[in-house]
Amino acid sequence: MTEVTDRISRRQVDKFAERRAQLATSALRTLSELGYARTSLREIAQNSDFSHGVLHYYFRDKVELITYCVKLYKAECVTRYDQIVATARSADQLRTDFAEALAVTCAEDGSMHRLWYDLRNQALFEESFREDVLEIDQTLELMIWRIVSTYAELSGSPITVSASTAYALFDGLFQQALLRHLSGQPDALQDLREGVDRILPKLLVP
Amino acid sequence: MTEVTDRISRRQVDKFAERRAQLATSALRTLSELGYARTSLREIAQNSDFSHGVLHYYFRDKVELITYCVKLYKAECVTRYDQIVATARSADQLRTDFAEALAVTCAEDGSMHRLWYDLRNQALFEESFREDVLEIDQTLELMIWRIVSTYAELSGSPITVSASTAYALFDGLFQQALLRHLSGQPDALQDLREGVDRILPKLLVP
DNA sequence: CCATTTTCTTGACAGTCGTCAAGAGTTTCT
DNA sequence: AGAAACTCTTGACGACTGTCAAGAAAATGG
Repeated sequence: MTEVTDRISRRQVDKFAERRAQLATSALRTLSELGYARTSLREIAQNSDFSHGVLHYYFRDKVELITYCVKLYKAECVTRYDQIVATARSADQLRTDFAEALAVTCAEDGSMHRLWYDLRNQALFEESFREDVLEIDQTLELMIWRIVSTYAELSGSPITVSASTAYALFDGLFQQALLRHLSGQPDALQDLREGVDRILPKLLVP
Repeated sequence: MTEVTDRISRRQVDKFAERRAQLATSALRTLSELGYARTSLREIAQNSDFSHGVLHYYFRDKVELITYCVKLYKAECVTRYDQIVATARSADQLRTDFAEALAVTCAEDGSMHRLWYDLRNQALFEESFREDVLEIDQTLELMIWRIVSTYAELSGSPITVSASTAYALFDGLFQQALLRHLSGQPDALQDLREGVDRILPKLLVP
């Protein structure tokens, strides 16, 4: 009996979690389109298959929805660049693949990443976002660190900067490229590739 | 006669411009406190000596006010770091002064700079902000470039990265430090100093 | 098949927003 | 001093926001 009710309640929980994820996906699409400042719950609902009232059935309030969205976005981001680490055979190849992956991400997932920067900026003002934002930032920093340390191994040379510094550098390059790319500057992506190509070797001892 | 009316009208224009600047200063204070998303015209007026209606006497609409604020902010930013360039005697001193200046800016003008990042992010979504944001970005890039090229001269070694790359790197370092500093991380500023100290020499040929 | 629970819609609420017009208050000019 | 121009306040408008409650619709239970 208990196992049956457990299975049922778990199924209900799963369904509940499933719909939460579905609604959060709609929310993410809307957010990446309009940005945090101009996204309303009604707009999110309109871009989903449901009415605006249902959002308060699955999320306590707007903050919980946005927070859940940020975490969902994180899950997508985490493992994206690990394939490059896994398949790299030489330092040069890793460097080129990494630069290319950043450029492709900038071009294809640009609107998703501008949302990430938007939310990270909100954390500078709203304390309630900070914990999740810092957690995602940490995850991204580790991802960059895996790239850099693998590059160092393949090069046979030790790293001279900290993980947070390395992350800050590539993040700065990417953010600038994103702004210029979205502004229609045609050489933004190429500049990003060249910047990464130039900087990565400088993080090791010569 | 014409010179009189000219003087009068110019005086009126000056008064007009003066009040615009005064209101924009109030607006900047409010914006840096609340961020773009949560700043309303009534809130701005409440933090000034006037009522909310006067904002539409001096600014056509909210976009014009914000745009004017961004430009006003730029004027404050431009010449801030040029003193470091002027007074630097050695490469090492310039490097230390620059790192220290960034740390002090992060600590003292943090809320102003989070506003800058907030507005730069809005430009990723609202096209109407892009022109001004890119112009300010260009100014900041040139400021960084003056630092780096002076450092290169004092070191007697050529630079190996472009101006935009150099700007992106230090901007990334600063932005990360700002987030961590506002989050109460005590070593954020020291990490910023060390990061700048480490990176600046790497932008030259060894 | 009916009762119960879960899910979703609808409509309303109190509040805030940007904007504007009407008219006071103030300064300036003749 | 009176007329004219400029400056600022007040109050209102329509639209939009997050939130919630009442109840319809659907799924699930015995």
